[in-house]
Amino acid sequence: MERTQFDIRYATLRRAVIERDFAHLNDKQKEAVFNTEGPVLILAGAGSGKTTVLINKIVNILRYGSGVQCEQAPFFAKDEELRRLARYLAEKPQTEEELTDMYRLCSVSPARPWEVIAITFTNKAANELRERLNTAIGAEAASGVWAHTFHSACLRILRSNFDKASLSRNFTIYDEDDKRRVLTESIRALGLDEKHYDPRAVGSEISRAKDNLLSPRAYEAENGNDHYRKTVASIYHEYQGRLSMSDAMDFDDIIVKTVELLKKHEEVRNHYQNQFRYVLVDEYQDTNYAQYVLSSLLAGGRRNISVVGDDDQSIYKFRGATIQNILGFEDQYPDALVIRLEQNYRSTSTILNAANGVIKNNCGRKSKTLWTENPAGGKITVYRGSTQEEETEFIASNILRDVSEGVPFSKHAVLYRNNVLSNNVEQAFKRNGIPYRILSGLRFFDRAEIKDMLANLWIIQNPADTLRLKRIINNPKRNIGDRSIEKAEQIAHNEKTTVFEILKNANEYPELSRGREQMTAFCKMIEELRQMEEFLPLDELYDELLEKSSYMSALKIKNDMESRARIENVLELKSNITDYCTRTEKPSLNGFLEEISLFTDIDRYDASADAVIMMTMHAAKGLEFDHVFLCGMEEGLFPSFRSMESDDDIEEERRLCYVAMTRAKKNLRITCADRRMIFGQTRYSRPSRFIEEIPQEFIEKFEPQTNITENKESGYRYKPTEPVTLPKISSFVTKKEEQPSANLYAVGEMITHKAFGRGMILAATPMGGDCLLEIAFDGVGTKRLMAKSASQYMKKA
DNA sequence: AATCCGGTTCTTTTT
DNA sequence: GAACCGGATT
Repeated sequence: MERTQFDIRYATLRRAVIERDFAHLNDKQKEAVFNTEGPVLILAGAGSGKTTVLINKIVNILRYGSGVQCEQAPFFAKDEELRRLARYLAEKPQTEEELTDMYRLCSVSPARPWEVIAITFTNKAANELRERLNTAIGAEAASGVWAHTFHSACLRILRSNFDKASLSRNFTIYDEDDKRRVLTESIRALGLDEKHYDPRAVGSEISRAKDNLLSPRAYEAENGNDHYRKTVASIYHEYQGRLSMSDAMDFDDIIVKTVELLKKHEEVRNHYQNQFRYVLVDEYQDTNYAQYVLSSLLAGGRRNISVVGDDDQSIYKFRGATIQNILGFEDQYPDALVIRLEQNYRSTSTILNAANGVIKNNCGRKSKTLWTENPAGGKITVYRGSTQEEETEFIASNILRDVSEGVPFSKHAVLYRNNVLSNNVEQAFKRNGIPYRILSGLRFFDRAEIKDMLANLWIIQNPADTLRLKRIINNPKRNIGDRSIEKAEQIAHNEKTTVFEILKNANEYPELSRGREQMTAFCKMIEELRQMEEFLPLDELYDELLEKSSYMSALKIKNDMESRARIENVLELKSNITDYCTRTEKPSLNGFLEEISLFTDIDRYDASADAVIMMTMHAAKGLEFDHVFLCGMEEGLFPSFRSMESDDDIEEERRLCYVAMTRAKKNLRITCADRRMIFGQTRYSRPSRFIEEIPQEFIEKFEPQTNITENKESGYRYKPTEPVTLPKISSFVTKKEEQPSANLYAVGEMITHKAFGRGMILAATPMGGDCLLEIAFDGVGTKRLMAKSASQYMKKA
């Protein structure tokens, strides 16, 4: 088609209107948002507005389609339309009708919501996407967009095509723990020694195989010469057999089966390739081979694929992520548009330059230099203590100083390489009465009683699930012992049916005479619940389950501390179910179990509580905090001993360091200790090489003062932080609220503290619902503590 | 079937 | 130092 003068004027106006709609973006971000057609690689540095770009791109696709890129006027356009468009540009549309009219005049084949799929790695990212789409384009359109994690998107596809994916309707999902158990069973069943074939090592080897889309047979063919791997291949084979007997899939299978489905069934592939006009993938640097194949398949129709990632933030190689996907994107799509987002909106320039200085030491990256218009901010503090106690006391006293200056606890995060370091920090926080929250550790859904109840629900959904069946069959006690189950398993194996079927018909097998009444009773209970599931709402079904399984009554009879806590947890699971039912359109047992199995503890992170947040550096990815502490920055811990042998591993550690540093918005403090107790031994180490890699001009160093090192009495040898004048008690906090422990202490009073000994209260400042005390301890010096939480360590002298 | 003891192990872990 | 697992013991 010829471009006319009219077309050119129209396209110019249209572009101006659309540009105005996205005026809050910078030029690079706009480029990423406007180029909807064809493959686009967006290299987005830390804090460069990656999520913003993703969301705006979707909004653009839904609102204007390929609007900006289209050079033609719409077919219906006459001079009248052109004039209207010009008017809308001169003055913004006021009424709803005018706005709709403007969108119509500018849009060129806009996508419908379900034609867009945006894939993320975490539920948190997917939820954030959904929420921000909600505000941008309204709930109705937003809910149509496929904003999912890789796993939930795949489950959605698998559920609608379970027959073609050779799955049963009610397939079960095994988590990492279930996986390990099945692996142990498999290893034993093959008569192998667990010492030689560690289930964890074998499990990750199998995961890597699945990441690379290798079936047991293909894996064996590739590794036939290696004795160990040959055995792993047979375990892999056995393991898959057991999964399929239980109608179960592990996390890796969710991706693998979807890829298989799309590869094998042309009509399914065509369906999704037609449906998804636009495919967007977040955190592309962390995709593995299978996920790469999957996204390529989904985008295979129109090749409108946008991937967002940062090769410098790839920290999951050990889980099979391959940086090759992002590095090779241009080879895969030679016509790809590459856009670099290099302006950072998060950190001070000091922090950013320091992080740049570190990551610069890595080879094999896409060249990219982040810059910022943000102010320089303060220098990065590097504190070197002689012991871990000094280190953590430094962190605690720094936080208290910030708090006394009006910064809430919740603006602080402590990040560490390794979970064991959290103990020390935790102790220091307890001593100093600092409220804190640890992310990771024991998850709610990992608690035994929760897993028990979920296992029950899984069985109702899919009685073939032998692993879960074994978990609950004798819990609460039904006098069905391991031996009886072993026999039942044997029979099931011989008759090629499920254990549940055998137990149901226990009367027919003389071997099972021992517990046959209990067995049939149990199966009858499950079958009744299965029938109820058809018509009962989910939360009522759960009540029935608690009742019929006597799980609750067994706990009530025990009635000790632990059982009471368990009852609470079991009830909390109920509120989870109720919550799920209210916010889901068509609640189902299926849907609930699926959601739960893809849930992680980061999803429970509640940013509203005023507490310091502690987590591993890995867990911090994608988050940001005003004040960040990186602790345990020592050779051997970070970078870890294990990574020191290979350059590749050191580079991954360095990327992790880069990720950790760039979490900080305003202030970054790095700490280490010369000597620490770890794994029951005292170890001495040098400060991390990564500290050395930070250009010195961005750093202010604090080291223990050697001249007071001999002060045995106190044990604390670092230079105390500068005395700070506490803010005056301001009028708005003086309103008398019931603060029992907070008001217990008066200025001038003497107290004793478990850790610090005798001291006198110098000042008491009400703060939030608590009170900040400044106490002069004998020998130890002046400390600031929060009254409420420190009171358990303190009493009046 | 439950409990105790002793030996072993100890990165990170979006789903 | 602690947590977890497996085998042996009651």
